Amino acid sequence: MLNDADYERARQSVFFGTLPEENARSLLANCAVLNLKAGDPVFQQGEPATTIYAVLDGLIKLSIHSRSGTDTVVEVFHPGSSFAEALAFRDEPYPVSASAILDARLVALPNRVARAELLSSPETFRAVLAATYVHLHKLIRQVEQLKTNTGVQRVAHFVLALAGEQTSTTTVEIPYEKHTLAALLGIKPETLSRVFRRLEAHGVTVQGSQVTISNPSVLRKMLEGEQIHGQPA
Amino acid sequence: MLNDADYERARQSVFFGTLPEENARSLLANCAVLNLKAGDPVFQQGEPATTIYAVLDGLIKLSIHSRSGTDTVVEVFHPGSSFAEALAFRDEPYPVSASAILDARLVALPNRVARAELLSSPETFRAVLAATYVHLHKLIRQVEQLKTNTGVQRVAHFVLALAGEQTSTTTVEIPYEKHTLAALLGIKPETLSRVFRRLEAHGVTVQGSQVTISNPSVLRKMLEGEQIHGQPA
DNA sequence: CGGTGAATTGATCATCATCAAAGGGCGTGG
DNA sequence: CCACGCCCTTTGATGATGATCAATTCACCG
Repeated sequence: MLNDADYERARQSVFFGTLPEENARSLLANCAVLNLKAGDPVFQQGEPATTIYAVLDGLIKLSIHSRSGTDTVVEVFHPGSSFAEALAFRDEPYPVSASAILDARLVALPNRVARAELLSSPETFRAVLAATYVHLHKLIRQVEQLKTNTGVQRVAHFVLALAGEQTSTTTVEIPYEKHTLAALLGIKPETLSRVFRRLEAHGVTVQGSQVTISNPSVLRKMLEGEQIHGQPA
Repeated sequence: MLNDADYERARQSVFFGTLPEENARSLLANCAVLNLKAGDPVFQQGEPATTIYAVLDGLIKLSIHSRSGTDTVVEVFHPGSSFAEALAFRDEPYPVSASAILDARLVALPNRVARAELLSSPETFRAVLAATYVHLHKLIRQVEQLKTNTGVQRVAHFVLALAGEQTSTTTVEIPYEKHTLAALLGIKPETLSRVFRRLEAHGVTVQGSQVTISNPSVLRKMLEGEQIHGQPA
């Protein structure tokens, strides 16, 4: 059983948040909490899917192991996100692997329980669909980014996303190791390092995991301007 | 109302194919057939979603217009594919635009009808979910490809996919214009042209839209080998 | 025929990966 | 508590890959 804080956290996720309260309560009452240490696997690509997850604490990454050894990060989930919902009603293996980037706590909802709930409440379906669509939409935007933007642009976009709506000088923290960030952005760690160096010209300074953006709005404009050409003198 | 051939074609799609036959019949009875000429839009990014589609003939591309003018192709749908299912039960705008690449015929199922069907048959939900998951899965693989493979590898992968299981010399046809293919693969048309030139060394010759692969299995091996290093002498 | 847009080719530059080496932080064992 | 080692990160030098700009060829169509 979950405590109140954990319940609220789970309800922030698209899946548990879309459910009517009574369904959410009933499902979450049947959920175990998983405690993971950094690096621990949640599930492996190819395993039969058994569970829906929501992140309470820590960070979870989805990655794909290409046969050539390199593994690429598809997505990173923060507290208040759910994942692996789409497979709850399908008998298929996980198409990716999930593992903890930091020490993490997860809510684990067995597919069996979700399926049972479905019989009494079709709202469960709606929640799964809502969550799946959100993932789909994010992936579409990621594909677009990969096809149209350079590494510098993707990195700038990432730190701006961390900064949120800020318009004045901000310091944000990269919440995981840089080689993981590189794998998420689709570049090599060496390149990421050089990209940060290059962004110094645009008011971005990096010290360890701390990134300071001296002027977010200028950086934002740079992003849009750069697509057209270099940059007006 | 659809004729038998069109009905069968629609049933090949994940969405209409997952539905029990009676539901599929009932829904398709309420469907109009859209006739589009090459270039015609199906819907525009930002419009409120109103319809689920399935391709009967021709090809439909999903693309995103970035503000900088360049538009990137997210996916291309062949006859027997359905798309825009996920939004049927959500009041959101289309996140991408769809348009015909070739003259095309589409089945158009109004969301309103799908929602009504849902009341009598929750199976509709399952079909939407199945279709959405297939799209999700494809996008995951595309993201992986974009992050790990070079342009040459993506092009090689594409023509091999066209060739299917063939192991002997095959000629396949690129079903649309090359600048569209370039946008789909995330490279510029000029680069695509040069990539084809480069693939000649691996037994690929291009004449117009005809691509001949002299030895598919050799090309396949090249793909895997290349990830590790250049290529053994 | 002439025209229009796609496709190719060339030359050059920016971007990114690779290989190699050197710092730097952090934990374990002495 | 310090030293050592490990791994992440950075930096450098170089080569591969892809973009850009410009010019030309090609195919299709009025």
